[in-house]
Amino acid sequence: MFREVNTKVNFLHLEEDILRFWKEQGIFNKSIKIRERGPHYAFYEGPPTANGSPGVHHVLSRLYKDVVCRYKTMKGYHVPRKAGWDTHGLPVELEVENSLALTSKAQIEEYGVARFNDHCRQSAFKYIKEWEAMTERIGYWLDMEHPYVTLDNSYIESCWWIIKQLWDKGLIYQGYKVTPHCPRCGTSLSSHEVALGYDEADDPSVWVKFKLDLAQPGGSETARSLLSSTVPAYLLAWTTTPWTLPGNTALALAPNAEYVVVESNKEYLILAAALLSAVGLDSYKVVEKVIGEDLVGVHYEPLYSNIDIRYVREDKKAYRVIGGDFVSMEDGTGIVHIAPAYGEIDFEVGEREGLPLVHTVELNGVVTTDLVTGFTPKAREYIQKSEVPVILGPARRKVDLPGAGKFVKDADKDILDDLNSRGLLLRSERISHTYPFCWRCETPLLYYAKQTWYIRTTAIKKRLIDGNAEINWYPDYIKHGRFGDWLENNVDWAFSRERYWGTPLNIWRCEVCSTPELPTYQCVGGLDELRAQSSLSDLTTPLDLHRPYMDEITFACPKCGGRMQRVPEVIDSWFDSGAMFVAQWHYPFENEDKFQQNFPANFICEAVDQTRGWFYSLHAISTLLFDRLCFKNVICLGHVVDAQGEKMSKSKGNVIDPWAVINNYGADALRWYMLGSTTGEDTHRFSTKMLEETIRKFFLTLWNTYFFFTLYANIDCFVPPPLSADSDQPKAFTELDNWISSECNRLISEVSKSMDSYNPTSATRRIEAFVDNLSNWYVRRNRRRFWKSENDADKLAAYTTLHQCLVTLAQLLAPFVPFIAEELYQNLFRSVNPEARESVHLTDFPIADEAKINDKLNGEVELAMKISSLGRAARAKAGIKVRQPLDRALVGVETEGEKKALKNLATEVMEEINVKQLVILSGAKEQEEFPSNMTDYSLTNDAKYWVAMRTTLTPQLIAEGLSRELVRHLQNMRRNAMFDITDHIITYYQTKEPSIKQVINTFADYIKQETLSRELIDGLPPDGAYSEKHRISDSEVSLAIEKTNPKL
RNA sequence: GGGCCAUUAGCUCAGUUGGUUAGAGCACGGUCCUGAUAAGGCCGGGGUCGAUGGUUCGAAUCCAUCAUGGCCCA
Repeated sequence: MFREVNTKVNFLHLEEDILRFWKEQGIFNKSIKIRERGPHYAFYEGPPTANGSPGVHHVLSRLYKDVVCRYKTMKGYHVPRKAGWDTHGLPVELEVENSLALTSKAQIEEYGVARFNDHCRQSAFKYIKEWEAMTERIGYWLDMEHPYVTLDNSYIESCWWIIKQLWDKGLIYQGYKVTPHCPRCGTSLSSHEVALGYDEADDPSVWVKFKLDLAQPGGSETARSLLSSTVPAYLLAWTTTPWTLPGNTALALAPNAEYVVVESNKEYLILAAALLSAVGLDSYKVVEKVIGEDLVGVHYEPLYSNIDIRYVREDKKAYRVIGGDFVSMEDGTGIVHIAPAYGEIDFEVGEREGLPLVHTVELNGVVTTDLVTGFTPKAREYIQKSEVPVILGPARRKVDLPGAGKFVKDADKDILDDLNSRGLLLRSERISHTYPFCWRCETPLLYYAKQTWYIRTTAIKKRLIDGNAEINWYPDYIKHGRFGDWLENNVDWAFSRERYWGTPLNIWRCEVCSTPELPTYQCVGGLDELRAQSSLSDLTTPLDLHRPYMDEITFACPKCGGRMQRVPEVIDSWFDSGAMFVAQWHYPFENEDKFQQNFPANFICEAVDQTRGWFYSLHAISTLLFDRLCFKNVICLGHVVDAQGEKMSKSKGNVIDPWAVINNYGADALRWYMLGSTTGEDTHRFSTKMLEETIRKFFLTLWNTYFFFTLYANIDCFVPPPLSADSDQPKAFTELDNWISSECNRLISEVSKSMDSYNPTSATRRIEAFVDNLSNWYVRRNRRRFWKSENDADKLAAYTTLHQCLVTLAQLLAPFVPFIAEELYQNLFRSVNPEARESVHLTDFPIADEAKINDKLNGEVELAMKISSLGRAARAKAGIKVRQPLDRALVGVETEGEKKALKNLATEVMEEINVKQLVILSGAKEQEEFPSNMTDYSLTNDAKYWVAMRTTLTPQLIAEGLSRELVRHLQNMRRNAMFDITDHIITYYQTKEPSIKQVINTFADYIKQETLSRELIDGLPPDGAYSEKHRISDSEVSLAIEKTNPKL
């Protein structure tokens, strides 16, 4: 006997029971343990950032990971799944800053870094708890008892080891990076924060004149001869940030564009021809025309001659014209002012051209009098390596700049007044445009070149690209698209942060023998190495490798014996997570075997934003360290947005709490909906309305098929054949049995194929289609076989077939909807097979029996369905209900093969459309012969087939129709009276219409059989019988039913 | 500003290498069927396949440009 199934299922209780069962029996651990001898399948969990409660948009990637890992496990692979938590970084700090009402770095330091970081640690653990609860409830099997946590000392030590390896290879250097900097908070902002703070700003819009200096070499002969007149010539540039002008070291123009020289007030002005009218100079006389590249190399006079800047090389002087593909012809003058210290493009150009960096502004945003000239990393490298003398001026010097001592936005006016007084300002206006502000304090952000630590990823760029070619991306276009492009445009990784809560950068600097050009650094790659340093200050107990404790660790400089102090930076938390393939095992300090076994990963999966995040940091670190791939297969998912297509964000208030969904609909429903509704890589619209539809459409259909089976199987005491080998019991499989078996095996094969190509969406959609076929064709067409009274071979065949389909379904569904799959398996299979595996998740994924796949038969049944559908349409057209039998249908098909197929399944079609005779005509010849007097027929067709139903009703047909009408009423009454489906009854009827009495007499056997009536009595029912009055064929009929003694 | 993806019925989505009349589900109206079904069948309304060009005998499909949305990066 199967456990009785309730037709009204409560998925929430079901899931909670199964969660308990898994937990109590340790099914997850068993599922891994029993596969220990199987091939290893390495999976890496991308660590969620523990800085907020999980939303429903976080569920998606966890589902995909779970589905793939469960599938591989059932396929026989050994798939350990170590959880991981990303605990460092600015998001955690911001959360804590908010809770402590701290608003700047100064305040954090005042509050105390130790206390601050302690809060960060607590905050991370608080959210980890929430994530764990969600993970467990959605059925994501993950080893959360042994997670890797990025804040652990062991994890940090592994990161240090990696950094040391790179240090030793010369892949780490210190350089500049232009970052959006808040001068009030004293820190860089992440791009995400910058995006929060864009606003309309009213800024200067000025056209500045740079005087050509032909005394210096450079530029084409053409240009030089054209401009070597006595009239002074100026390059015209446009900017909205006058405060960056003292930092100018170059002008950029488009080499292929046409430039013109116009005459104005005995001066020549040079600008792009295309922008002449936009600048308002189209009324001026054009003296010359020249192509941009002819001007490249020409020098001009600095706006501030008192800035005596330093050059790297004689041939790489500043204040010259350079070519750039970034120069726009949309606005400005076609000549772009370059200040490498204050813009990202400016900086890149400066680096490429060897331009010096001139800082005229302090980090607090105040124009300085104490000028600092720096070098880009490449220039610095050149200085350090070169034996050729370089021109080096003083690093610092006092200068007198306009607006000195003022905040840059206030200094703008002084700078413009100064330029104007010297005749270097063509025009000055105001402009309203969007500009980034600090989202916390509304201070305008400054793009500012700051010292930053870099990893020289460009050194391995080719290996990164080569390695990418070996990775299987799902979807594949990411490989050459987003990820490939990113690698092609690789720049060195700026991996240091001037923050508090992160892995401290393990580089120490000598306070004594360091010079600005040649600092003395030492990188320490582990705790033992640290302890081995001479004159080491005490390590804290208990050991905490975070700030501020690590800031206090000093030791003696190996070069001069001076005191070495750690640099203040922490490392990018992307480095933390990208190091997980090493650091999760505390490799190389321990777990060599586990590291080797799990490297590289067979599978990882995250959302598309990780292409430049975790996917990249894994790939980069792995290539840097070992010159090897880090992962072989990667699913890259789209984002989850709300039902309106809007991004989920706290500020919009459209974030959906996964608990609200799970507590309403259950985890399986959420899983199936998220997996099936949208292809993985597409943007997922989340709508509870659609989720509800999923439940109705898929879960209830499946559940009712399951309910139907157990209901009748229990009545008939059906016992499925033993686990192995076909039983000897005689079975009489019908065409439809063979058909659904064929479909079932085809399903196995297709689901496996989809999953082998990492496509759960197509797998779930295929299963949905199968369940629909199973319920709405197989079960519906075969109901009679289940409820008929004889326990014969035919019935056994039906039970065996349906049982087999349901058990197979349970296994196929297991990776996707693990709860309901477990329910089906436990009740339908394990309960009757003592030797069965304890859980569906411990079974082997089904393997298709190719011999049972019959494509021909599948096509034939499809044809029968199509013809039935056309037949029903023909009836509807004529307004004849299906209950009314008709005597004849003509069917037109195309081929002889189709005719034969349809003949095979004629009984099914005839029953389905309730017709006595089916005449099948194939091909044009036969169809020509069919009767021309089609007036008696109702015809429907599609492109290939047609069906014509003869609508003529004989008294005999009408009587039969009436009998079915009666049966239907009686069946409904049985249900209304809450009779059990096995109850036998006595039926009473009263009517004045003799023809109805006649029908009852003629079809008495049929009515009795269908309604389990022992007798049909013409007369008054006894008291207590259930009765209803009906109108049948315009006559009133009183019907009543009464249970007989069931034991008779 | 650059890159990637998407755009097909009111909504959610299919649509294979270009090939008869572009499909399904939901929703809506009508109707039928039901002794598993909270289901199902049938009919109906509802589409310039985002727009414009191009290639082709033929384009939802291939190419170009543009628009809108999403994401990533500036």
